Amino acid sequence: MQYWLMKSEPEAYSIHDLAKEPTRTTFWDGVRNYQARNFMRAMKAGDRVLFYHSNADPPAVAGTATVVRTAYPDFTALDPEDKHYDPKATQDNPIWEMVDVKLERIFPRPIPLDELRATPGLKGMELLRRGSRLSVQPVSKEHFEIVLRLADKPAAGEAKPAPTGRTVVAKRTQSKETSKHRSKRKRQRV
DNA sequence: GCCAACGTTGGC
DNA sequence: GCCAACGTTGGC
Repeated sequence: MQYWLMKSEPEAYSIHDLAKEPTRTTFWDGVRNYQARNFMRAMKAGDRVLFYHSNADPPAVAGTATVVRTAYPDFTALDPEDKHYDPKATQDNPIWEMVDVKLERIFPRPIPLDELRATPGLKGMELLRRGSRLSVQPVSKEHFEIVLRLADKPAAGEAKPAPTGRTVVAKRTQSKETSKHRSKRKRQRV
């Protein structure tokens, strides 16, 4: 069993779009990076995937999916009308491939990128590397499980242990809407 | 909107 | 093979 993370801009295709598919399954088209493609080639049915919302506010892991079909040609590369058309791709040499993934679970709350960064156990995760742009990337089993645990915990800052030396009655939980998260940027791009 | 990081392209 | 120019990704 292998573990992966796949990015999608929610304005293009979100985990909620996946949930609306008749069989909660979609083909992961549009990957136009060789390294990312090679990772998809390595995927096996049953592998688990973190579904990440990039270019979102905030960027976050939104849930999980499983691989249900191994790599096959991404036909959108052959379609001149398609946004991800690649003139180098042909029937005989499609160049680009895709896999099918099926929604497993939408997290009760998305795990924002800054929380992932603040989680010591996730040190070294590819997603957190400065300048990381890979849209398909491997995730270690350990990191995958830590993310799952975060998903079922209250938002960061709400479950801190009491300060040492004395017991403290649970404080009113902090607003989840920190000013950072609230900061509104205009949507650009598709 | 800005820009750092990174991948690709093409001239040489 | 080198590398500058260019395009894209994606956080902020």
